[in-house]
Amino acid sequence: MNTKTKRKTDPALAQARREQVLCAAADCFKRKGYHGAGMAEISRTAGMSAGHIYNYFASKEAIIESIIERDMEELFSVFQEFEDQPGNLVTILLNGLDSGVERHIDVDQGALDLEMQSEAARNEKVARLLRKSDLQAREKMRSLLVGERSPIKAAKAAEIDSRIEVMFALMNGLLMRKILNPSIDKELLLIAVRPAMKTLITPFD
Amino acid sequence: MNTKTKRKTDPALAQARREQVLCAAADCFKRKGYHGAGMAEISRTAGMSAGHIYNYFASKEAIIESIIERDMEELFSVFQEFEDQPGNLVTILLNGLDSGVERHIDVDQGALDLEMQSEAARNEKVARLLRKSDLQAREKMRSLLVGERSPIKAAKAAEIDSRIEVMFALMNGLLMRKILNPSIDKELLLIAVRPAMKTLITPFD
Amino acid sequence: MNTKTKRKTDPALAQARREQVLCAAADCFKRKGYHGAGMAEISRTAGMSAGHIYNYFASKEAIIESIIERDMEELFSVFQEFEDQPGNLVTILLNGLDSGVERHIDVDQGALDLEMQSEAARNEKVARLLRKSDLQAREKMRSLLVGERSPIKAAKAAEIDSRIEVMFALMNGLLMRKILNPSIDKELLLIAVRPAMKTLITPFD
Amino acid sequence: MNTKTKRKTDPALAQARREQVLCAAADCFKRKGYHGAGMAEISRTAGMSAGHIYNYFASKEAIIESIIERDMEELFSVFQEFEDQPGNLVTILLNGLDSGVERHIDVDQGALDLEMQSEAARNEKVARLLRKSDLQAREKMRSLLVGERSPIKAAKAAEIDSRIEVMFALMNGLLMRKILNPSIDKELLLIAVRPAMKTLITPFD
DNA sequence: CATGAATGAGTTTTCATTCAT
DNA sequence: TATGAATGAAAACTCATTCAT
Repeated sequence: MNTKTKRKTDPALAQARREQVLCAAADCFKRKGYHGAGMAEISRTAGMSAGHIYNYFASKEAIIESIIERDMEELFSVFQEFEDQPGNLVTILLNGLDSGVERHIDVDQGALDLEMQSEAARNEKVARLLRKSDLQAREKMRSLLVGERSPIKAAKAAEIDSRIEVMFALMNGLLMRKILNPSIDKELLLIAVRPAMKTLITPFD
Repeated sequence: MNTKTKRKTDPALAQARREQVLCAAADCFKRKGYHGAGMAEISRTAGMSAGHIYNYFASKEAIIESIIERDMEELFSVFQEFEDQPGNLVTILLNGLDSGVERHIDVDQGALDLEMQSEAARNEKVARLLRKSDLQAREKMRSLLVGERSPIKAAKAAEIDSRIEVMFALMNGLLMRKILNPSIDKELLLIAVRPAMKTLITPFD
Repeated sequence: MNTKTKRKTDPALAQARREQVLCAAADCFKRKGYHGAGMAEISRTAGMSAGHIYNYFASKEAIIESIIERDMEELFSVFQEFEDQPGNLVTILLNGLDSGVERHIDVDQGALDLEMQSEAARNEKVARLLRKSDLQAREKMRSLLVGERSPIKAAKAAEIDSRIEVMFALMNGLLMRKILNPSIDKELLLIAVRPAMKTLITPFD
Repeated sequence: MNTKTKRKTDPALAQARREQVLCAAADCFKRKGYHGAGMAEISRTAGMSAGHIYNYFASKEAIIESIIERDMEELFSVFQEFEDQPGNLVTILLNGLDSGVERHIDVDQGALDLEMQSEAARNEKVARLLRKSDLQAREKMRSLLVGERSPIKAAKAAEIDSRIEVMFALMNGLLMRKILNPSIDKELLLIAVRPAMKTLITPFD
């Protein structure tokens, strides 16, 4: 009664169904891994028949690709926040560490990231998507580091690149630490993360 | 005449066979991943029948577990080297970075590590092994950092722990960087890895 | 006002819808084969929903059965033409060969015929329909061959039957030839088809 | 004890298994059609697990391809017989008609032929095999018709080709006749087949 | 009348594992 | 000890058919 609401396919329903599948799949992948989770389990989790999923996704691969794309957008927004904040860059980034570390040691989301990373080593399509996402993140970071507010804006391009790589490596590596040593927590990590990151965003020597 | 060398299982031969399988499997897993490599391929690579492998390993899973154990020993020996070297600890560790970075951005071995890491998120046995290995590595490193030669030997336990976690995170994170950005190389990374590591093994402030 | 033209099923519309489906299905079957064409494609081609087709046909099988029935009527009309033409029977039939050969080496339609034929070998309903159609065709042909204008009207029944069977065999066999040797064309075939058919409609010896 | 009989794969067994599968598959295809017969049924008929079949054939398609190849060799031997027989060609071919007609109205084998023919209309690989087989048959026949003993050895190439095509069409068409009119038998058909074939292997006019 | 979302049994194929020899 | 033939359960995916709207 509210709108036209009747004739033809309802795109809102379709979108809802896609989300349903995406969430269910992400959940299954976290628990069982991409290869370990079958369409049967995903469909059960999503509350719809396996066959029906194929009305929304062309293949199991298409599902993980969609998950990656969804995550990409989220990642992007994190970096946008840094850019939008006023004031001293070092302060901004170091302040961001708190939530950054927290986000990176979330094993639940991390398990999925790891899974995608593993898949990328063997699946070119997945690799391409992940790299695209990563490229955007690096560019965002570079624009911060060479910006007016940056204490290292004068550094050579290679040095900037290296700093970015190592910052990212450090943060991403935290996930593995949490998996291998579940007893660590954010506060403990920050003790050393902060000085290390500071080194990475201020001039060497 | 003395040994007869035939009757009943020769334990040396059995061990050799196990090694054969382990090497073949590691090779296959690197190329195709744990799920991508089949027992058929492994047996072909190992030069023995698929059925026969089951005389030495209870399952495919048991194989990867053995590989992990084998890798543990290797990792252990790397740390032993640091300990055995004379002189200034900072110098030793920074000098070790060169080969350390190189080892950590070997995507072939790394892809397997990643897969094992992923597997750990859901396979308790694998997790336990990996953690045991990691624990040993951390202890080795701690013994270095609190040793006589260490510039931070006076630091609090939590700080030491944090430093170790972050060093490991950084190094392990390099693998992901290499996967997401294959164009990076050791030299580029070392530009920022060195200062960051130096920060992590010298007193803060 | 008189018909109200809406309430309850309009039989004319229903018939039109059936035709729509039949044409679409025949089209799809020619292009993809009976098994290769899905209800989804048929419904798309027919411009109606898949579900709706089931208001007119009980099953996919029912559709092909209807197609067969429709084709039967068409075939029938071909024979009617011969009967209606005046003059010498031999001339009429030989003149008809030109278009007859052409029709029989149309692989698109033919592929469907072949599939129906195959289906007949295991689907009794299809077999019955095809045989009914064939029986009518044979009877039409027999009435021509024993008619006043026929040069073999005096032949024994078995001989007439044999001639009809062989004529039909020859014409139907052309389709297989075209499939196995796509390079042949109507003109080439007519070189030998004409004398062979002439033999079959004139007294032996 | 008889031979070495032990070490390594026994190729005789493998061959036997292949035959087993081929026969079972041919049987199933006759009864249910290529698409209608599932691997499950084939494996049941062959008395081995579905999975095991894949040790001998790469796919279901590979099975039908092997069947075609097997049939090709058989067909070839039929033509060889004609060539090897001494005496008048017309007599030889007309004498061969008896068994030829019989072979062509064997609906059991024929159902399979039809199935393969149908498949060829949609499956290029199958089509290629069938055409290769057919080409050999045509060439064999041509060599007979242009040979020393042939009454039409002087005919133009196109005419020879046409005669061959029509002879083959006629014989292959008999199968369809038998399917559409199961009451016909060899004797009845021969009444008209013989004169028609005679026309096709003697000079026109 | 008409839709298309939803189902579930079915498809071919793969593969870790077992076992007679 | 060693083989590889054999299995069977699972995988991803398809599709004719049903049904609430």
